[in-house]
Amino acid sequence: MVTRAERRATDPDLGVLSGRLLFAVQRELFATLATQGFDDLKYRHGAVLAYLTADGVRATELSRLSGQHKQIIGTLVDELEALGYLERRPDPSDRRAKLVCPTERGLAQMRAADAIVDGIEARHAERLGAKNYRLFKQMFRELTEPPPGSEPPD
Amino acid sequence: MVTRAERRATDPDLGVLSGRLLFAVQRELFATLATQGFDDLKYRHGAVLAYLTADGVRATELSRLSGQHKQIIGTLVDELEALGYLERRPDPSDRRAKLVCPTERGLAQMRAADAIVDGIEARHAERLGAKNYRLFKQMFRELTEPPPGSEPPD
DNA sequence: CTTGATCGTCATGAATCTTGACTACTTCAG
DNA sequence: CTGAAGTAGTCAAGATTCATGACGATCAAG
Repeated sequence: MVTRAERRATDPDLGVLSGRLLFAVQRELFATLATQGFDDLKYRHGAVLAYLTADGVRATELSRLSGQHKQIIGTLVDELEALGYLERRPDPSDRRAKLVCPTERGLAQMRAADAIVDGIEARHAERLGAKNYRLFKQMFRELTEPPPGSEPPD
Repeated sequence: MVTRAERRATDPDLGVLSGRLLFAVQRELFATLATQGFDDLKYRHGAVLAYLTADGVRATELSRLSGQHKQIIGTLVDELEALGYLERRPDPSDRRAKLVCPTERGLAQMRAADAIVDGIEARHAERLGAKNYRLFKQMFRELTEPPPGSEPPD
C-alpha cells in the first residue's frame, strides 16, 4: 500500500503544485527585480503591477483582475505612487474614476518584470522542450479560463 | 503591434496562471468541504492539513514542506487542535519534538479533501483528455521540483 | 561534560485584511 | 429635467495575520 505521505511526495495535488510554482515565480521575480534597482517592491504590489498597462487602468479594473478588495488596491496604489512607480490621473471618460498610470519608473519596472518572467519561462521551455512547454502553457490557460469566476470579493 | 494589455489577456504569464489555478482550487476545495461539515476551516489551515499524515508529522517538517514560519505552523496547529482536527503527541524518537497527528475528524477531513481535489482533477482530465492531463501534470511536477528551494523563512 | 545546533514556544510590534459607511458622479426611468 | 438607483474611489476602525528575536529543553559531536 502506498501511504498518503508517499503519494504526497511523488504526486502532489494540483493545489500544492500551483502554490509551489506561484511562490517560485514570485521569489525569483522579486529577487531579480531587487538586483536591478527595484528593491522597494513587495509581493503584494504584484497584484497591481501585473495588470498595469501604459495606457492606465482603473482601480476597479485592477480589483477585478487581481481578485483583491478595492480597498487593498487603493492602499497598494498609494504605496506605489509614493515609491514613484505610478500616478493617478483623472479618467476623461468618467469623472468618478481615476486611471492608474505607470510613470517612467513604472514602465521600466514593467519591462524588467516581463523580461525576468520571460527568462523563467525560457528556462522551463529548455527543460521540457520548446514544443512541450508551449503545450503545457496552452493546457494551463485552458484550465484557468474563464478567469475562475474570480469576481473580486467586493 | 500587440499591446501589453492584449498579451496579458490572451497569454497571461506563469505567475498569473499559477495564481489563478491555486485560488480556484482553494476556493472550490474549501467551499465543498464546508458543505460536508468542515465549515470551520480557513485557507491558511491548508498549510498544515495538506501535509498531514496519519502517522503524524513534526511541526518543523510541516514548516519546511509548507514554506511557512515555524511560528505560524504553531498557531495553525493550536487552532486545528482546538477545532478537533488533530492533536500533539510526544515524538518517541526525540523528546524535544512533538508529532502532529490527525484525530478521527482530521482523518475524515483528509479523505474528504483528497476526494474533492481528485474530483477537480478528474474534471480537468475530462476537459483536456486523460492522456493530455497526465502529460500536463507530469510536466507540472517536473517544473516544480526540487521543492522550489523552499527552505522555510525561519 | 562542554559546545553548538535543533525543536517548539512565547512575546511583541508591525503589517495586512475585512467590513461598513460615505461623497462624488453616472445612468436611467419617468 | 428630475429623482432614484448604481458605481468609483476613499476613509475609518477593528480584527486577523505576519515577522522577529529570544527562551528552555533536548540532541549530537568531540
